[in-house]
Amino acid sequence: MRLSELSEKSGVKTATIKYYLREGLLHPGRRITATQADYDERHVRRLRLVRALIQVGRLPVATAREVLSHIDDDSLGRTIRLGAALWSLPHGPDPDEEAPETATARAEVERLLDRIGWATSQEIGSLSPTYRALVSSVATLIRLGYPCDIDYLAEQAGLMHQVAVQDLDMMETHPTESEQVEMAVASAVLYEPLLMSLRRMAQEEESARRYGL
Amino acid sequence: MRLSELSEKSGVKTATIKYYLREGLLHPGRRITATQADYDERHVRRLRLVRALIQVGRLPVATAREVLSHIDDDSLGRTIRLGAALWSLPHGPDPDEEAPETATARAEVERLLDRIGWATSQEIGSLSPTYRALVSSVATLIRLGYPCDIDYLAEQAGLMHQVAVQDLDMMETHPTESEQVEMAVASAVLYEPLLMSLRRMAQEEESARRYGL
DNA sequence: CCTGTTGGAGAGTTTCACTATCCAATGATT
DNA sequence: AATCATTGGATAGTGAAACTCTCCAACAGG
Repeated sequence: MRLSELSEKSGVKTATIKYYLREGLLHPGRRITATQADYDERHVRRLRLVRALIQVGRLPVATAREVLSHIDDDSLGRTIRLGAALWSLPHGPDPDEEAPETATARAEVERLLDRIGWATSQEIGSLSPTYRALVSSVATLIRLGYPCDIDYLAEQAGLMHQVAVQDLDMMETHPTESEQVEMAVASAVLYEPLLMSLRRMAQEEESARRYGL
Repeated sequence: MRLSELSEKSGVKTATIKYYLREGLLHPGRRITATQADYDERHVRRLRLVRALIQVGRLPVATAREVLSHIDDDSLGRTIRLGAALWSLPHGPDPDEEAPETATARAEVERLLDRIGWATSQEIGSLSPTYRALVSSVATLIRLGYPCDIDYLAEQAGLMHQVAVQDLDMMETHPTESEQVEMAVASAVLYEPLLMSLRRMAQEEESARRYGL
């Protein structure tokens, strides 16, 4: 398959494909001659994943490249590999260490994690981008004066844990490690908007139930 | 309070505040003279909300303006007003009507909503951006060949409903309608990343529990 | 052999969110 | 009252990001 065919099949312009090739998001095709390369189905699939990451997940190109490199890298163990891929994903801005509410937020998060008994978080979590993102989110809430009730967060965390159990169950249905890692990335990037859509619909549903239209 | 004071209090440069004024995200201050205006606490608060929408929620300026206009508009009933504000929020790309998987996705979503018995969705939902976003998400999953199990989605939807109940309970703690609508917007924009952080932490936690480190 | 296409490289374009510069009017200080 | 920084407003410029265009030599097909 040549570049123009790849473009047709994927619905992505050749110029854009060239750009992705240049940026290393897409593996170069098998070189046939000095001026021609051969692409296959894997390129089509990869291209779609790239588009999903960039357009649906809104990842910057550089971040997408990093995530993809972890999907490709089979030299690591599953958990590390999964973590590496997930940790490359955007988590919002890092907490501003100088802001006074960051300290408050950190304390709140500690209390929360302590309450719900998540062990991982306290051991390796303070280095994890996820943890930092959580602190950052809480700090933002505090800074803007929005309530950040620990009981509410604990309830939500419990529900999110149930969600995560479902997620991992689904991941386990995939045979290979590569697929599981890719699934985890997809779960983070593609299922997040889906879940949030469900949340908003549930809010509308519940609002109608309580207050009518 | 003058522009420079507003800038100090909010931590936003005067040039940026001027830009927001120009773009209609911030109400103009009370004009004192031909060259001076007076701002108050509401401007500080509004400015923080704007920053939250744009920086945390990554809304385009035009979208933020639209959302804010719904928060300001007290001519509508609560549910409609809430819906209007939430519906202005970004939901990802609209589903591509021409793509074959959109039809499949729509059918899947119908089955799902039927299964979990969300009435609102089926009556007014097909017009709602949230519904369209859901269809778009599902279509993307299908197009990329990721599984989209209806049992899994139904489970997740049930959990999201529990989340929404918590959300509305929290909203009800606010006295005025304006505050409730603002809270709903904040909930969508600020709590979403927080929830997703919790989900990822829960995934890491559960992964460690199942497979060790 | 000739014409059109291909892959590759670099420069150019667009969009967006700011940001810097000017300007006349003003307020604050001397 | 004289001076001088500041203010609000308008306009143009900046920087990053994601493409997109242009050009070119090397082919491939007829």
